[in-house]
Amino acid sequence: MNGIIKIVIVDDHELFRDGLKLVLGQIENFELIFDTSGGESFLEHLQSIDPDVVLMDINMPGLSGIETTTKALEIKPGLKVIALTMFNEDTFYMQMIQAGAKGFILKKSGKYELEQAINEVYKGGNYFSPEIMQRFTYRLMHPDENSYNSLTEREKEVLLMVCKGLTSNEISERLFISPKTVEVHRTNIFSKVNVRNTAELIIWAVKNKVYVIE
Amino acid sequence: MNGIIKIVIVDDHELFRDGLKLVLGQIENFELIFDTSGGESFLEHLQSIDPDVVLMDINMPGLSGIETTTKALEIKPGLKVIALTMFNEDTFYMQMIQAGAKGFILKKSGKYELEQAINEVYKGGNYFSPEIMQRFTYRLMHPDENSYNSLTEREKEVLLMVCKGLTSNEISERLFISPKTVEVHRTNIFSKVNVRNTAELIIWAVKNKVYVIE
DNA sequence: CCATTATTAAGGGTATTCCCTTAGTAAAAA
DNA sequence: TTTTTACTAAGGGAATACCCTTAATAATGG
Repeated sequence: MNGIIKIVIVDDHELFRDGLKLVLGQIENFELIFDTSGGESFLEHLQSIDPDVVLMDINMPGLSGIETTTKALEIKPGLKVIALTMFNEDTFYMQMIQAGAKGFILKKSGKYELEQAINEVYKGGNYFSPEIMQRFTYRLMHPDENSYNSLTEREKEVLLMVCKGLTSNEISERLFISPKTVEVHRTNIFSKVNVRNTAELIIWAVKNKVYVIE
Repeated sequence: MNGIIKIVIVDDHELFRDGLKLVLGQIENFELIFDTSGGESFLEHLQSIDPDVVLMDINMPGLSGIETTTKALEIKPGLKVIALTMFNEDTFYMQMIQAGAKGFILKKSGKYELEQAINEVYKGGNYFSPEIMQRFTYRLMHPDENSYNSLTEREKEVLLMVCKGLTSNEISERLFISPKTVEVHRTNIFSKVNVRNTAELIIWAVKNKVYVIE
């Protein structure tokens, strides 16, 4: 007989969190033991709580889901993290995996998928939403059409922000680096994917399913 | 004595919908009578159901929240719609108001705000999330400067070329006009659709189905 | 006829992008 | 250990984008 699976939610969307709480409450064997809006408070409480599975939003103000996951796994290496993602956060998938996430589900996924993911990851497996698998496979099938793979992690991060319309200054503030460094990344991205300017970069990103405008 | 407020949810994020369902269930006087993932199915069922308040996601595949709201109000002019929005879907706010939405709440808002919004709109009032009010004020001053339709023919022509990644110089050569004139068009387009730079313009154009990438 | 709008254009200024070079540090790979 | 890669940063410069202003012309609409 399986024991209770202790779950934690880290997500800055309060309404979503409230709802998810209730969804989890409906499933037997699941018990929500803690929920919070930010990575900082999660890490603080990680000492005193002992979750089996953490549902972690990727995009959060302050500590991102990636940073939070990395730090959480330094503290508790056995921790199982499932990333909760919207859809157009392609550039973060790999980073989230490297950070140690064991699963990915979309917020537009259903209750059943959530249940499946939690159970699978709890048992030590992995779970990836079909939609996400689809994107992964696309890249694996088209390795060279996709110079995306040649981008470094930092470049992918900058790429996403450029695609959102942020200027180099704004990006530098968010990444806590010099604007000049951001420009270097920009230029390197341009030459790697072979475009001339920001406009063409966005078009390239959308064409190659690296960025989704929804 | 207040009656029961009959609520409908239209949102393509199933998990969010499931959760919201349960959140609403906790509040007395609220009764969820229908929920669906798309505008099409909502409109089909609108004949047979009689909701007091509709919680409508703005960004949905297929019929958008704006289109759905417009059509729903043609069918039932008294319908009260509250827009549910995720992030900075700035370009849609005015359209949603023009479509007839009576309220706006962010998905990162809390349960209490949701309750307040529903009660307020039910009573015939309006409710706008503080975060949104802030962004609104500008647009309320410039009511009809926000849609594609406000662009002149020449501006639409320039917009298309900008979206293809052409520089002002390149555009001027193709249209046989001065680069300075192209810049004027660019600037005017920016202020009409309320974006800050070319990157944001492309995002706006794709979001508003004004330009399609491949 | 007058007012408004669309289109054109220029001047002038600031901001940003784009492109080049050099260079230090840290981590990973050979 | 040496080499390579990633990330950082700076200086400098040319091009482009961005944001004002003013203004002429032609067409449209009240």
